[in-house]
Amino acid sequence: MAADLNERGRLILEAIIEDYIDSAEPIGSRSVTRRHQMGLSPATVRNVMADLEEMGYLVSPHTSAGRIPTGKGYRFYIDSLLQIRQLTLQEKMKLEQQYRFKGLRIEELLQEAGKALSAISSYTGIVMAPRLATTVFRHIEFIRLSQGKILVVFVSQSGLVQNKIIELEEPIGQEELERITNYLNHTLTGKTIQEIKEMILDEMAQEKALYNQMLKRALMLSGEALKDELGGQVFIEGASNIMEQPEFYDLEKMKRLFRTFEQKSLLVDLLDKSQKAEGVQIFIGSATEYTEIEGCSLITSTYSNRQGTIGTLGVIGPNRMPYSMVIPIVDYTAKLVSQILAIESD
Amino acid sequence: MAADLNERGRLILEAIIEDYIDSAEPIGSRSVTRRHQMGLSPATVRNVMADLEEMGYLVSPHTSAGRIPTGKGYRFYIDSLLQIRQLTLQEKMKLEQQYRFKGLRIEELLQEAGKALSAISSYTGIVMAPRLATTVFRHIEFIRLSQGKILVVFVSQSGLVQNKIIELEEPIGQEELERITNYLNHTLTGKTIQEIKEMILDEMAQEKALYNQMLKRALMLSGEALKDELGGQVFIEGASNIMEQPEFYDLEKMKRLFRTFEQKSLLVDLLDKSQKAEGVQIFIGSATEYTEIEGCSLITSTYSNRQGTIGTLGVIGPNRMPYSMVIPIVDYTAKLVSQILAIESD
DNA sequence: CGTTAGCACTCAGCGGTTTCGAGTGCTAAC
DNA sequence: GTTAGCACTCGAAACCGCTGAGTGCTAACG
Repeated sequence: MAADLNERGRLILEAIIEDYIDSAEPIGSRSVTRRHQMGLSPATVRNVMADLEEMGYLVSPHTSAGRIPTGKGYRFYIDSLLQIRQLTLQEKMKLEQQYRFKGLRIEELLQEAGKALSAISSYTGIVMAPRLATTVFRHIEFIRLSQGKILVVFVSQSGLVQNKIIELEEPIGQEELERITNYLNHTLTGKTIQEIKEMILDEMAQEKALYNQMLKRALMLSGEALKDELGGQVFIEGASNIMEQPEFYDLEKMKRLFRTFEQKSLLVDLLDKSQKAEGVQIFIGSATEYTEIEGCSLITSTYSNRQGTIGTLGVIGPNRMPYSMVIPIVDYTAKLVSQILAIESD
Repeated sequence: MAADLNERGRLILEAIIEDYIDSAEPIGSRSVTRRHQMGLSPATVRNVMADLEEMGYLVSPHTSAGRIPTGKGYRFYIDSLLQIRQLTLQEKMKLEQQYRFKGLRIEELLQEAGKALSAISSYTGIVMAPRLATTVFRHIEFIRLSQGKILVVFVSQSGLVQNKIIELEEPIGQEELERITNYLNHTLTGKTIQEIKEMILDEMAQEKALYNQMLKRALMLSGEALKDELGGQVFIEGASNIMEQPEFYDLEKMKRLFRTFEQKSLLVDLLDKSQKAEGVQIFIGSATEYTEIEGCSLITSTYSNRQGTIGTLGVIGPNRMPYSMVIPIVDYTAKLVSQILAIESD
């Protein structure tokens, strides 16, 4: 793909995209030569631009306007042209300050991270909390709410608290519940949820469960408690920031975007995908791919604790984003969060 | 206030407000006579309208347009003119269906309520979760995260789970923590948080705490755990619904509103106020009062459990709302939620 | 042969003018 | 007290022509 683009073509494409990123207006051949003196006449640039359009990197909104980058254009820019800036010490400090409160719960920490992302990028911050399945067991508590209704509170090694209500067919006594609680807390500590699920299936299959009433109940309860995936909670912070962007003066686009924010399912999908890869990922919502967020890009990175990657965070904004700036912000935030999580789970 | 308004004036005011509610356009004298044949000529209506404007119930956006209601106009309409519709069986069922899932945690229940409100009113649903201080103690659990860092999980009678991290100066052993947990769970069950806070202060003042190390620690821990008010969590659902309303085609207004949604503090204030009163409350955001939500109204009602009022929920939409429709929706939703909470805390 | 100057053409956006119509207030007659 | 009539106001929409940024094409240039 890059082969059919010579040095000059790249230079001009880069110039156009960068100019467009900070003007939000279609870029014409003259303004390219004016702002970046590259010893070429507008006419020459024009020819190159026509080629770039042919190749799909640019489009013109109408005949007598300049050109703007396509999704493919941004993609190429990001993959091959972009020079990523280092954050200044000041910026780093600003990001760090956000977390200097003591005793943040993990949800609060993540929410703060979202706010920091949105405040510093001036786009929208987005953070996906760890899924239950990726966490390590620390503590479980069963609290009887009523006949046959039990509140389970589950705490992971990293301090993530999740709770859920389970319903029983046959009632269960207070003492038995306590015995089960103790049993589970002793047996399961330190195991991952994945391991525990497998263990439960194993034990269930074995004979001894048939004869040990308590064990049977314990397996049943813990199985029930861990059954439905609770995770994938998404925090979106600073959505209104995005309303400042000129591309969203179009009400229809904005409505669609906000609906997507509310629904969250598309975002969860994207964040899940990005979680599978290492490092900073960039999705570009074009008219063909991810139409719901057409015109938007999503820059994400993963954060982790001692056990490995547990979640994803990032920034969502218009395609026309200062990537060289936002990418390191996302990257650094992810690292900060990971670092804090590592310390906290001492 | 009503005294200076005769029967005819009221009739015309009502007609104008209702027409405006479903057209969103300034209402002129002719259209009043056309739609509501009341045996009056436009000229007469014009005179009355001039009077209504004088009295502050109406304004005209400019000389040659019709008139629209002011905040005062809506206020009077709601207080004196409005006929509240009964919900149809169908509507009631639709509202009820939303909660027929089993085993909802209280947060989920409230969130569902918000969604129901927004879906059925087609405005924005808003729900404030119970504050810690209004709940009744059921269970507390301390989990050591690290040296000097303890996760407290607190469960209220109604199944509300809140957790927070507290930091200790001097480390505390696992056994002592367990003893404290048992002690607190035995002593505090059934008391309101308010009572507990007072109790702690009392005991602290008394001498015996000085000599009983465990008791001292227990008081300190529980005091710390209940210290900062965690509550006032607000769920906002269907914010994007409001973008459909013609009054928010004005981008600036919309931005302001969404910022208010994000900040939440104003909403918490309003909801708190409304929680002090009984029944359905209506706030009208006019240019003078509550400027941040200028042009918006907030319809709220309170929900309760066995112990009494614990929270507030409602709908936020443009002033120009079909109140006769939305009020019973809010009312019924609040009742449904209270009912479910009463059943759940059996 | 790539580059550039020149030129005719396109078209969105802007500002000004006009027209239209809904609505008003006032006055005089019923 | 009510109504018909009338002159007036003013926003919205339609229309118009201009401007200027931008284009593609062609022919000349080094």
